Amino acid sequence: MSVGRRAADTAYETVRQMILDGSAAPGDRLGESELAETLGLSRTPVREALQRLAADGLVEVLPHRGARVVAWTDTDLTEIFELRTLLEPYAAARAARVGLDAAALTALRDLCAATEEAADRKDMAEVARLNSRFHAALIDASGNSRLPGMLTSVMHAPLILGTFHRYDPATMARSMGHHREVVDAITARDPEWAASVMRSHLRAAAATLKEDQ
Amino acid sequence: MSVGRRAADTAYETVRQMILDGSAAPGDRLGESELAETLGLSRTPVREALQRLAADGLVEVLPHRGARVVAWTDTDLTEIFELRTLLEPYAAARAARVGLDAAALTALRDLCAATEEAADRKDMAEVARLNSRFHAALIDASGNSRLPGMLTSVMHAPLILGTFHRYDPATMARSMGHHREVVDAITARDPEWAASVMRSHLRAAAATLKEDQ
DNA sequence: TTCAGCTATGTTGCATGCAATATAGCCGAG
DNA sequence: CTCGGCTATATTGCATGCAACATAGCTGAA
Repeated sequence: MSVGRRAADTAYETVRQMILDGSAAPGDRLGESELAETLGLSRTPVREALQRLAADGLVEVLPHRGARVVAWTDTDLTEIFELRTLLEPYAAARAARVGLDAAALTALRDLCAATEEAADRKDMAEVARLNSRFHAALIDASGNSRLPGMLTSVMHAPLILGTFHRYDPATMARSMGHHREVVDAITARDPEWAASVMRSHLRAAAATLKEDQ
Repeated sequence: MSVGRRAADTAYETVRQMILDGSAAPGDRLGESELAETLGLSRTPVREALQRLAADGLVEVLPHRGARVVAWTDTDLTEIFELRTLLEPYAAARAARVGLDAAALTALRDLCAATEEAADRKDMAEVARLNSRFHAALIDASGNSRLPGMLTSVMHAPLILGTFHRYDPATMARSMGHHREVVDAITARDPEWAASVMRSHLRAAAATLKEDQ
């Protein structure tokens, strides 16, 4: 993602971060004038940013009623995890089949290590961020240039809901183990293994989400 | 899709149709001022429409350089059909598992009949349109409300490239047969069957596209 | 002749002002 | 006391004007 030089890009990034880190909670209104004043811009670029966020599925705009941060229901959650269970194993398999260079594999392992370290520090916000980066990296590694765009709309869920806060240590450890195992499967160039682990990983996450809600 | 009452919606629909029916060819520039004058609007709603079309993957906007109709490469085609092969069988299976009411099944069969009739008349543009409507109806029937949005970006391909013009009668007949068979599988409430036929359908289409290009 | 640099032009990007619309609160009838 | 309708207000939607940027064409030197 290129850093936004245009005003609309900075508005997009800023509001996006506000939603992802929780300063704009689900259901909150996002007034154009209010945001414009806060950001020191006019309403035009803010409006464009809100449109793009709506396309990403982060906000919803109602005609003549403005934009709101989307509030996820549990059916949304189910739908999202079903689609991820479909697409991410495919991405992992593709990555394993095509193969990754040493630098990419090292980057993935570094992400694993950083996530584990953040988990030790109980910094769950950081865990969520790094987890998303890991999955995004894998999706990029699939080689299908359309996949990242397709999944943006469903990749925000764990960031917005503080999913990882509810993970007990054992579940968390298993999740990290899955990440490590996916990287090993890709290193071994075994698509079936990679897809299988990723499927388990997402099913486990969905189950954890379901049980405490 | 609700009919657009706002100016931005009419601009969106109009330009979208221009792209889908070929009056705006891949690679063509889409100037804001020019479109605004043509549509009798100002640049603001046109600009919003172009943003939305870019989110749909129908146009690409380059900073300070305006919007162009996307030109698909053959790798794009491969990527698109891989994703469709992943998602549409899932949609068909879901529809079969959940089950459709009589009205929905009749609507699907009517679409099949209309497509066959258009094929007899050699009206390939109409075939393309009806084919898209069939697939869209199936995706809607999956019950996953996020699937339609996810697939919009990849569902335009057969419309933009005049895919069906190249189909010989036998291939065309097989394609229609697949459609009929999917509906039968859903009627029989057999998810595996439905998914399998849909997979065959898309693989066959991809093969046909590949061979004459 | 060729190419670097500059300028002219057309386009997008942004700001602002006005019109249109939805909502909240109030008023009055039942 | 409750509910239907109206009005006031705040917000979005759209139009227009100006500024910023990218590109094409020209000029001039090597």
